[in-house]
Amino acid sequence: MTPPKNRRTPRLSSRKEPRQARSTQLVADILEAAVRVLAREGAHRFTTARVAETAGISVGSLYQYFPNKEAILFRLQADEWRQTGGLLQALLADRSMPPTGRLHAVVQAFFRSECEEASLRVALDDAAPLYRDAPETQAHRKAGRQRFLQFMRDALPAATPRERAVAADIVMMSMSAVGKQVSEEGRPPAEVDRLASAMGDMFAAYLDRMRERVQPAPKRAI
Amino acid sequence: MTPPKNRRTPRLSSRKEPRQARSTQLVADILEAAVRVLAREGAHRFTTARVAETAGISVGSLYQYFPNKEAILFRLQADEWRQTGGLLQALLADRSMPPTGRLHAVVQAFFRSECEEASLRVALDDAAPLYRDAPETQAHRKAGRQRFLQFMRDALPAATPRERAVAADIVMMSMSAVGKQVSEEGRPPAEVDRLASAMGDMFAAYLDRMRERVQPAPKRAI
Amino acid sequence: MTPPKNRRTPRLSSRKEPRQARSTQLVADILEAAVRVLAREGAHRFTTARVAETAGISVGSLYQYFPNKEAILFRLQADEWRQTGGLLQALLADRSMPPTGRLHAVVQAFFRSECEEASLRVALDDAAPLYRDAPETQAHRKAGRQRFLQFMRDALPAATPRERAVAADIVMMSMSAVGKQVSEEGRPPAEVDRLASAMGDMFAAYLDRMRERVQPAPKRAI
Amino acid sequence: MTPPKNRRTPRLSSRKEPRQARSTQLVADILEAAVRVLAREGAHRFTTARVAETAGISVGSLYQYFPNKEAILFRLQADEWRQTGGLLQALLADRSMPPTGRLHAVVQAFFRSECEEASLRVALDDAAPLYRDAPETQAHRKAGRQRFLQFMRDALPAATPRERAVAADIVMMSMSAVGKQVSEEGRPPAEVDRLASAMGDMFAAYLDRMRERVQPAPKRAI
DNA sequence: GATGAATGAGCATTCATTCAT
DNA sequence: GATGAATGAATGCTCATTCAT
Repeated sequence: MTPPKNRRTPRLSSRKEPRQARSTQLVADILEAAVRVLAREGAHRFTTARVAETAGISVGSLYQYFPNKEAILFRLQADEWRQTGGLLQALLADRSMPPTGRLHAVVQAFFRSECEEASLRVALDDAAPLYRDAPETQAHRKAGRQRFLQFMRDALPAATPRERAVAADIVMMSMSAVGKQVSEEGRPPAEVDRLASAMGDMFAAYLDRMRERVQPAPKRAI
Repeated sequence: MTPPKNRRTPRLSSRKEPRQARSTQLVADILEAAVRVLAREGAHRFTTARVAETAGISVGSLYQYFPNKEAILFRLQADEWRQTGGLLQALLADRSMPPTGRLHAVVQAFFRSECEEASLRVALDDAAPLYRDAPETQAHRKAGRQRFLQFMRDALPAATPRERAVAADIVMMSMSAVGKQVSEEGRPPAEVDRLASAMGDMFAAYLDRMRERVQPAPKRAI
Repeated sequence: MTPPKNRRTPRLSSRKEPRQARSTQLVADILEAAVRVLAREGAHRFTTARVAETAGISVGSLYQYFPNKEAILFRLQADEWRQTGGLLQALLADRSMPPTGRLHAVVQAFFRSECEEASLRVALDDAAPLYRDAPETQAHRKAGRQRFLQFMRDALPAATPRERAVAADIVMMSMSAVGKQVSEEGRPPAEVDRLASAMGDMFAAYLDRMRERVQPAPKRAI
Repeated sequence: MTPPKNRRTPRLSSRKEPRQARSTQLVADILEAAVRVLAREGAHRFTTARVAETAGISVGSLYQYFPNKEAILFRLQADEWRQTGGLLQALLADRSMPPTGRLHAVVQAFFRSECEEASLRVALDDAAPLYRDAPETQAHRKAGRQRFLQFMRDALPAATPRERAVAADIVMMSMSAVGKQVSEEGRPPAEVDRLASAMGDMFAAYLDRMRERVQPAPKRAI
């Protein structure tokens, strides 16, 4: 993909690391306000002025903590990623469950989490072009991949690294993309769970099949 | 999902049906110019003025054929959908191949098609908020679902309608979402094919598993 | 009143006098379409394109009979004036009735006529700036004044020309301005008649008073 | 009166209440510039850009104090109304004069006030369609009616409420409409005064006549 | 005569960001 | 540090009028 020309890739990290309680609180206020603006007005009405007003501060103050509009959105997304990432990590690495069980759990947790505050997530998604090319975004994707890669080492111990990489990619991308889509469509919770379950089944079938292929499976797999 | 307020859903269909050669050519010119603007400048610099200038016509003329900016983008997307839709339809309904074979073919074809003109597709995607809620977009999604539903009747003849619906949903959404993601990431063709193949395997494993469940499969499945 | 500078006073008379039946019909069609556009969309959406489309002809043809947009509006207004003018003339000059009776009749007729197709009249009024300064408009006003002046000769035979002129002005302007206002407010017919009646009374009282003043009124004045 | 469709009734009140001297000054500058633009170019060339430029500020600043173009015009008109309203109120309620005397004074004052800055008034009038339907406009009309209704209680104490309402309507509408017309025609001051005087006479004759009707007036009225 | 495509200046409004106070 | 007024480029869209066919 040739990236379009005139696309500036602005600084997204915070202008200053807020160490003092006051600053931390201010950043939190801004982010909370941003969430409200996004959910209330949609991505295309998300403006710094509105965020500042909602946060009860001045635009000037807002710009003291975020270098530009994109940075706010990115921070929101990053926090989101951090949370979800932690959740997925915990589930994927939980050796008390068999791999397929973990997958089921992960998909269900992810779908449910995506469907919370759906309108916010849709808005964040609409704003994605603003931060898509940021290095932090890439880092997030990489971290996700790592998590699934690690999981595949548990789930497909006999597979080659490349096989595992492909499986990790497929599972991760399917889950995240479909989760996003499901949240966007605003389906009812019961249906979301049904889809999550089906997707878990699909992943399980896929892993089983891979295991069969790799280790001829004298009697049966799993 | 509570929809954000101020989102208007404007008319997207063409202002006049161009019957004469001249008009048809003009519309084609506009669309071609739109593609170039989109690919060259990205969705966020896609303006009617730029499109008109690129097409070598006046804004006024542009507005004679498209009621608004969204309509141009939507038309681009619709043409895209029409093409891909036809392709998928042909493959999914091709009874000369077994269902799993068709799935493999479909995924590969879809991924490849998505990776052509990737930057255009990304830009179109970024513009999706502008036409997402249009009835035409819903119609497209519905048509896609129908195609896969029909396919599932071939592939899972013994399953209940609901099972088939869920399977169709999962497969369709996974494929389209991952295809989009893959195209966005700009992976090399070889890798794309590898992913397509893996995804085909995953779908195949899933359908096989469903068939086993449904018809206890005295001897073997498929 | 110093007239604003940049106000062009364009030609308002028809580009060609249509003598042939065909042309006459065309002009009639255009005018009828104009009325419909005006009433349907309001003055600020009155465009030549819309009129042409509503008339089922091309813009080009429209411009063959009217030099510009203003001319159409002016023509509408002029026709209107012609009609109402005839009506008023007939009533004001009707010697079979006493002057005050005529005034009552005139006011009632005028108010009723103003209230027909009120939305058209309002729209025409909104468009007045476009033709206000045209000589034809002045001519119309002058004709109206003449009519009332003539009437005053009947009603106030003993008054001086200047007194009559003032009385004519006052009566004419009150009637036309209030009529316009009443139509704009969309009052119910019964109320309109009541107002007309009251205004007729007012005019009658005024004329009586003037007569008393002028001819010392044998017994008592006032 | 069927109102035309697509007429939006936008917010007209100021975007922020200017408390600080600076802001107040800015608003004043904008209004003054607006007056100049209106008088200089006419209503149809009244644009926010021109106002801002004339005021020596940026469009953005203008929009910080007025939500839209209409609001500026409306504010001008409202200020106007406020002034004239106060004047009329004072005269109409002045019990040191007999009712007919007050009417004469009111008409003269109103006509004179209308003829000041006539070209501005005409322009404001031309712009009326932009704010005609606003609730504030209705409120103004209502206040005016109240003033005259109150006056009629003094002038026609024995009349029924309905009679008074009709008389108030007739007098108010005649005066305001004719005043507007007179100002628009740009007549010389002497003539304006003559008309005012005649109109005052007419109103006086009307009220006298009503009084006679109501209380058979044993000897003579007033 | 008729057509209707083409023009392009013009307009209202928004918004990210700065900087004097 | 905080404020918020000021900026002005940018955008989507309209419409009167012309003129080649």
